Order: sequence, then C-alpha cells, then structure tokens
Amino acid sequence: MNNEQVDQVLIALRRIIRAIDLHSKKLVQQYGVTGPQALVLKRIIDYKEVPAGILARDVNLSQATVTSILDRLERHDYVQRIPSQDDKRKVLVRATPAAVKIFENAPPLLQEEFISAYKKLENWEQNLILSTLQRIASMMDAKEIEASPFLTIRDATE
Amino acid sequence: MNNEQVDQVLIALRRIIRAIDLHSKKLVQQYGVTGPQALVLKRIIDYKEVPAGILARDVNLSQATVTSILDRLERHDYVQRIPSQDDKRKVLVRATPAAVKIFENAPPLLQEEFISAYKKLENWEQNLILSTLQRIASMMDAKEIEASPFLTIRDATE
DNA sequence: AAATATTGCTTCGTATACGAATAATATTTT
DNA sequence: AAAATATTATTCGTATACGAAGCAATATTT
Repeated sequence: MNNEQVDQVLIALRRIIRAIDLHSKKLVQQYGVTGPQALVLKRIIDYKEVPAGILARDVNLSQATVTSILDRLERHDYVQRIPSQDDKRKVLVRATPAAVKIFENAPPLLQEEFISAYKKLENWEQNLILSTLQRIASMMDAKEIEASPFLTIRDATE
Repeated sequence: MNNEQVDQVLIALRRIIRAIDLHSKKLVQQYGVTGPQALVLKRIIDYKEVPAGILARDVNLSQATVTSILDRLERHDYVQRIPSQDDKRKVLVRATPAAVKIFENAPPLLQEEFISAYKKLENWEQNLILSTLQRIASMMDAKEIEASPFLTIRDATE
C-alpha cells in the first residue's frame, strides 16, 4: 500500500537517471566527451595533476570505473598518465591542452533546460530541491557506512 | 557562481545513482535478481502477460535495454517469451512460478533503510520528496518532448 | 631482514543503458 | 492490391558501473 509511493519514488529516480544518460549522449556529440568523462575531466583540470584514486573519491565513482573513463580520455588525448615519482603505485593524471579547450565552451554537466529552469527558481525553492536530494542520498547510503565494516570482520582468514 | 549549486545537485544525484546501483548488487546476491530485473519482473507479474514495449514505457527504459534484461531473465527461467498471435511483431512476456516465488519475499526495490526511513516520515514530507523528484524529472526531460518529433501530439492520443 | 599487510591501480567478468540499424509485421496511402 | 510508412522487438557497438582478483610498490609487524 504505502509501497506504491516508494515505487513512484523509484520511477521518478529512473526518469532522472535516464535524462542524465540521454544528456550524456548529447554531450559527446557536441563536445566530444560524455557526462562522466566531462565530470572527471573538469576535476582533473582543477587539480592540474591528481592521483586517480583521489578523483574516484571526488566524483563518487569506484576506482575501476575511473580507470576505464581514464582509458578513454587517454585514447582521445584528453589526459596523460604520469607514473608518480615518490610513490610508484600512484598514477598522476594531467589534462592536455585539447581538454582545456573543451571547457572553454563550458559544456553543461546537466541539461541546459534544467539548469536554466533551476536558476529561475526562487532561492528557497532551489534550496529545497538540493536539500531534498541530499537527504535522499543520505537516506540511501547511510547504511553502507554502518554496515560494511561489521560484515567483513568475522572472516579474518580471508 | 550559481553553477556551484547546480554542481551540487549533480553530485547529490550521482550519490543517489550509485546507492541504487550498489543496492542492485546486493539484491542479486540475496534474491537472484538485480534492481532493474526486479523492477521489470514485478511489472510483468502485475500484468500477467505484457508486450515488451509496454514494459519499457512503464519502467522508463529503452526497448533495447528491456530486451537485454529480458534475455537474462529468460536465461534464468524467470520469464517466458510468447510470440503474440494477433500481432506477430509483438512478443508477450510472462513470469514463471520461480519468479513469482521471488516476490513472495518482497525484495526491496530500494534499500530497506531508505524505505523504512521514508515510511516513518510525515505524510506531507513523503509527498514533498516525491513531488520534488517528479519535478526534477520533468525539468530534465521536458526538452525531450519538445525536441522529439512525434511526442508533442501525444496529450490526447494515448 | 623477512614476513605480512596494505595501498593504488589495472584487468576481468557481468549487468545496465542507449541510439542506430535491422528484420518482421501492420497500417496507411496511392 | 501494391507501395510507402509505421511499429515492435532484436542485434550491434559503445560507454558506464561495480566487485573481485591480480600485481606491484610501500608500509608495518615480527
């Protein structure tokens, strides 16, 4: 019964996820990078030079995912991987001039329609949207933090 | 300037997307189906028998995606594909008893922590969350409707 | 110093997720 | 009725996205 509403929440989220994905496909046509690539690349440019792991933390993606995004960025000559000197496990990532150029045109990380609509909202409305999203996010990933340490302790052997 | 807030919106959305994805991986271990599979499967069970295209509309996924989800559901013997008699382009999908069984244990389509927290909220708060999400969704996919050729007419038709 | 653990990144396997192209069937137009 | 158009599902190619396992380098313990 109340489940119906939860289902609706999920459907709304799926709509949002899909919209973001479709935007990503448009980005790649207009700017040559997908949404996740743009997100990562923007971060790299801000840092000038940054280890891959820090990137993953920052953009909330797993290392494995970031590695594959970097692969493609490297293939397109948007980034360089430089083995770190002080810690040879680390790989430092740097953006190329070509990548910087892309961001001169400020590719919109979300659909422009959304951005302009959002900016037109009253301040309290913007805050409401953002805080609602953050609240949902913490309702969803709170568990992770609490649950994961405990679940792994007992298998000391592994 | 105001872009900062938009970026924060994106980060919050990414957190949510990731949480949903991680939940999906937990679902498959506990119930044998992933999140999207469960979503689709639930719909199929409700319908008893339904063409693949209707499913795609309902759950907000492309046909191509639904096809691949159905492939896996079929491989695990959770659904059957039955060629439609009256329209041979259509493929009707039906859930098997094994699939029905899974839903007897009511696999949570979102993380249980979220669901229980959500249900504890006051009614007006639940409505606020849902309507905020729906609003974001329509701010994001509104463009689609304008941009795509034939969806503009649809108001009265379907 | 040697053994062990941890860290940082990559590789592998699996599952979304999409558009474009394709194939088969229906519907509409001529 | 034949031709043109539209609809339905699949196939193909690409890009996320993750955990687990692997590997090499570093840190910690013994």
